[in-house]
Parts: sequence; structure tokens; C-alpha cells
Amino acid sequence: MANIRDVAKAAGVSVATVSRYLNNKGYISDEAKRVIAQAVEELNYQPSMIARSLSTKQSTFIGLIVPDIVNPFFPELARAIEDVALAYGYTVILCNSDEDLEKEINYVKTLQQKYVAGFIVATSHAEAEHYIGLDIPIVAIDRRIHSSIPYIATDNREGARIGTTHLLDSGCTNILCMRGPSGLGPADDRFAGFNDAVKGENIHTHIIECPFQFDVAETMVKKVLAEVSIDGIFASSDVTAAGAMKAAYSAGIHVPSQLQIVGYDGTMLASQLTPGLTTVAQDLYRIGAMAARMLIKLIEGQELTEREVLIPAELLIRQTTRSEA
Amino acid sequence: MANIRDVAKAAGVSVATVSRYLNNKGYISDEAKRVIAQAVEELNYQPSMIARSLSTKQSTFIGLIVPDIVNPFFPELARAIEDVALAYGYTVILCNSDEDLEKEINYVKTLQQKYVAGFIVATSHAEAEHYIGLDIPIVAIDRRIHSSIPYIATDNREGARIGTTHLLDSGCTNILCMRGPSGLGPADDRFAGFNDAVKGENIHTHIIECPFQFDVAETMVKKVLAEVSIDGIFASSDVTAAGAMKAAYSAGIHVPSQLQIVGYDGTMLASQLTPGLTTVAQDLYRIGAMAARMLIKLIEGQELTEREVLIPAELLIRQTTRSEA
DNA sequence: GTTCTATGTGGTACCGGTTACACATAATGA
DNA sequence: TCATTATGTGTAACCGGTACCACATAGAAC
Repeated sequence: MANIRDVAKAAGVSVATVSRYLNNKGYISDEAKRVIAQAVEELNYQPSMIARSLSTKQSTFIGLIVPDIVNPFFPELARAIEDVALAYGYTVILCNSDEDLEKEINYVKTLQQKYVAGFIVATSHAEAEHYIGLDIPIVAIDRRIHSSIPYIATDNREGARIGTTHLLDSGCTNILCMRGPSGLGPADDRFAGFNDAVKGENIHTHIIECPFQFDVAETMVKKVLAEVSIDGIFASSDVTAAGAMKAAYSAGIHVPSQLQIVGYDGTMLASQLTPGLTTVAQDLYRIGAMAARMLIKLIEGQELTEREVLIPAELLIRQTTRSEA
Repeated sequence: MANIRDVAKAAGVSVATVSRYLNNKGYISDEAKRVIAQAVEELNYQPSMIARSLSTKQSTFIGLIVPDIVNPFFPELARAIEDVALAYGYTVILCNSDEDLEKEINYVKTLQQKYVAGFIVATSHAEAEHYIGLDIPIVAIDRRIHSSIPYIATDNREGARIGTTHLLDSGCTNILCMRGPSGLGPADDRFAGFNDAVKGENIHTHIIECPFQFDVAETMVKKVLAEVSIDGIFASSDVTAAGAMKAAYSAGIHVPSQLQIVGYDGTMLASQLTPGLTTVAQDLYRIGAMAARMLIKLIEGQELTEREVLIPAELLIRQTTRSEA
């Protein structure tokens, strides 16, 4: 592969001029532009990003840390981030942390060696201390890491309130709330939103704490259905809602006539279930895209207008609720 | 951040010695090892991968090109690749091609500039010519790009045969085959497998060509159900099977008592549907892991024992088929 | 005693860019 | 007319590693 000196020689100018041409900075005559363009074309020259990075100590890599890309929540996020990154000339490095702090720290270290320009962190084990010391821009998704790190998420509390209210409006009076792991920011917020909605209403509520796993959800809901009588479920994720649907099916309980269910996330899964799952949709794409844009601003030294952004959730009414009104 | 010269100075040796120490090559005395280790420790030195790459013209980045990470088929693949890559000290760059040839070429070009060590290509628009010229190792997943490029995939034909046979064994006599886009390798193979299974059997078959999209599948199957009477569906992906399930539900046709369905892929979706979707599972993780291992071998200059690997598919029997036997 | 080999270390060119600085020329303003 | 500024270009140091080559020393082989 040709390098910048080859181009300079072919064009009959100095490497400095070629560099200026490539980066569009400083003065260059039209004539110089012409001959360099031609040389670039002829030699099929492509500048080495590695050499550029070494020299400028900057790169166009963005590290994306997620717990597990297999969790349907993250691909859409990743997709949005990748789209925006591409548009701005960055590429994204995928890291699965498995919620394992050590793995995460390790990744951060490795990527630093590779001069990543910044991180987008969408993980729950994020310990502030390992990030705030870094002199690399970071944006947090879904949960707050530290006040100094900008973050962007769905307004989970309000979203959960809306979802639960929909259950109430649809006539449910015996509601099971499948809350997510306590201590986990978004899960706590959603639970708070659930409580906001039911407070003062004359209904019965049952609370279980359930990890975001299909199998566990199915098992737990099966047990609940055998013990108490409920007519509505607010699940704090689509995956757990899917588990609940399966449990209801096994128990011979019809959805939505006997039991109504609302999920959370608005993933593909929700739309592909039968019956279609009513869910509180997060605008994952928007979150991802915005996070990427914020990070790139940070990387390029621009000021952020907002450091904390809450995106509203939207209720998608499908067939697991009756929405009489 | 400290560099290798700082370390050399602190340890009272030359940079060459430090480099040898870091790369474990050449002769170094125990004493030198000791003082260098200490200096590295004290300065918290981490070698710059960028500088190393510039010098060696090698990197530890692997480019992963997929059509769309949102398609549930790919996250699992990506996960496996990432796991293996991590274990060998590589990091993976995620690229969504959207089946767009130009975007794909663009990515390849960009990543070349960034000195990626190799590519794993899991995309259908792969035009051989853009890859065979590259002097970078490539492994293809799911479809063959060119005879010179190693590839690894599920034995789709045999998988489809097994899935279809299961439908036959379960008593279906009127089967709809939802084949994938013709011209697309894996889709063609699966269709061939379907034909292998039904050939010579005394049953009726209906064929439709359906892209791997939920909505389209639902619409198409709705139409079929209104027109002809069938008791079994072989879908060539889980997503289209899910669409078919929804269509059946809308038409008031019960699965599996009136209509049995077999999907393909074995994604999470299949297990999370209600009723659970019987499906021909590809061992996505194994495919991904193997592809990553093959690529790394190639990168590191080792010989491959096999250049084409077919992984057997496995039938996962769940609740959309009756499997009387 | 001389040659050979194994062990150990250092100097420095090189990878392919960027950029500070020096320098030249033309145009502008006082 | 002379100083000043805008325009345009080249030289070379630098980013932080790698690795070739030269060179030293010590023990083994002949």
C-alpha cells in the first residue's frame, strides 16, 4: 500500500502539503490540490488511521460496553450507536461485560491501550471509580454511573406509571407486579412508577422480584397463578412478560380475557409474540443514537447542552390487554 | 502515560531490552527482567497497541460484518465471536451492512485503513471480488463467498429435511413450506432439504417464498390460510414461523391441534413464544466460536485443517408440533 | 590458544502519519 | 516605498513501539 511519501513524490510536492490536503487545513493552491488528488487516485492511496492515531493520540474507535448483546434490549441500542458512529466516521468495538466488574475493567484497560476515543457504557455493574479517573469521554446509558458522567435513559418511572395505569383502565383489580432486581436503578424506577399508579386505587397488588430471565419468570408466575387469583400483570421487561404469558398458557388461563399483561421495553419480541404483547416501549434507537451523538460531541471537544436526558416511554397497546374505555 | 523509553530509563536498560522483555523474545537476563518489571509496575506502563500496530502492521482487531445485529440470528453469533476473540486478545468491531453492497465495501475499506487483522463476514450480499483481492484473512459464516475463503455454516439441507420429516411423522399431510428468498444460499439449501423430505411421500405441499420478516410472513400466511387448508407449516426461520403463528391465531386456528409449525434457527425467540416453537436449531454459538478460532489461526499464520465446516442442526421439539409417535 | 556458539545488551532506522517552524512570494495598506 | 499580512510550500522532529545489526562476554570444542 502506498503511503503519504509515495503520494508526495508522485505529485511532486512535500508530505506536509499532502497532509494538509488530506486534512483540509492550512493553505493549498488549487494546482497542488489537483496534482495530489490525481496521485491519490492513481496510487489508490488510503491514509493509515493507525499512523494518524499514533501521531495525534486520537482515534475513531468507540467502545461499547453492554452486559450481553444476546439480551434483545441491546442489539437495537448497538445498531443505533453504530449508525451514528458510522455517519461521523467512527467505528464501534463491541464488549460484553456479563455484568462482571473485572471483565469490564479489563476491557476498559485494553481499549485504552488501543486509544479508543470514548466509551458508551450500558451496564449495571458500572462502578464509578473505574470511570471517573479516566481522561476519556464516557456516556452512560440506562443507568447513572456518576454525576460527572452524562447519561441518557428512558423515563422509567413515568413509563411504568403509564403501563400500570393502562392495566387499571382496562379493568384490572388484582395486579401482580414483577419488579426487576432491587438495587438496579431502572428496575427501582419502574417499581416506583408502578406504585405511583396504584397508590390510592382500590385494588389488590402482589409483588415479586424477578430477574430479567424468561425461564425464571415463567416458573415464578406459574407459582403465583397457582396460589393467588390475579387479573393483571405488570412485568418490568418484555422477556419476563413473555415468561408470564407462557405460564398463563400452561395454567389454561386465557390472555387477555382472564389475565391482562403489560410488558416493558418494546423489543421486537413483544411484537412477535402471540397475542401481541402490550408494552411500554423505550425508544431504544433514539437513546442509542443520542448517546452516540453526545459521545462524539464530547470527543470532539464540544460542550454538551444537557448532561442528563430522559426520553419519554410510549405505551404500545396490542392484544394482551383489553383496553375497554 | 509512560512510554517504553521512560521504562527503559527507569530500569537503566535500553528500549530494545524492554521490548524484548515485553514480547518475550530474544535473550534477557533475570536481573534485567527484574528491574524492568519493577519499572513497569512503578510507572504503570501499558504499551501502546497503536504504536505496535504501526510498526508490525498487525493489529488485534477483528471486523465482524453482519447485515443487521437487530436480527436475532446475529447477536448470538456476535457473542460467541467476541468471547473467543477476547480469550485470544482480540477485540471485535461491529459492522452492520444492511445487505448493502456499497456500505459493505466501504466498511472493508475503512477497516483496512485501521489495520484490522481479519474479517468475519456473515452477510448475504458478499460479492467475492471485493474480498478475494484483499490480503487480509477472511472467514465466511452462513454462506460461501468464494472457494478460496473458508466458510462455516449449519448443514441447512439436512436440517430442513429433519424438520420437515418431523412434521410428516407428526401426521401432517398438507404442508406449507415458507421458503426464504431464492438465490440466497442457505434459503435454497433449506428448500432443498424440504423437498428431500417430502419427495415420494403421499402428501400435498404448498410453497411460498417469503423474506425473513415477521410482518410479511404474517400477511402471507393469513392469505394462505384463507385460501387453502393446511395442517403443517415448515418455516425457514423462527421469525417467519412466529408470523405464521400469529396468522393462525388471528384466523382462529389452534396450534398445534389444527396446525403444526416448525421454525428454523433455534433463536431465543423460538423458546419465548407461546406455545414454544418447535424449531431446527443451528448451533449459532458453536458456529461463531469456530469461525473466530479459524480466523485467528489464519491471522497467526497457522494452517487450517478444514476450510469448509458444516455443523449439524438439531431439532428442538416444543409445543407447536404434536410429535405423536 | 583459537575458533565457535550461546547469551545478553544497546544503538538506531523504520512504520506512516502530523505539525511547528522556516521561508518564499504576492497583495495590501499607510 | 516599505512594512505588514495572506497565501503557499518544504524540512524535519515527533508519536511509541519493533527489530535488524553490531558488539560484548563466557564457556565449549578442537
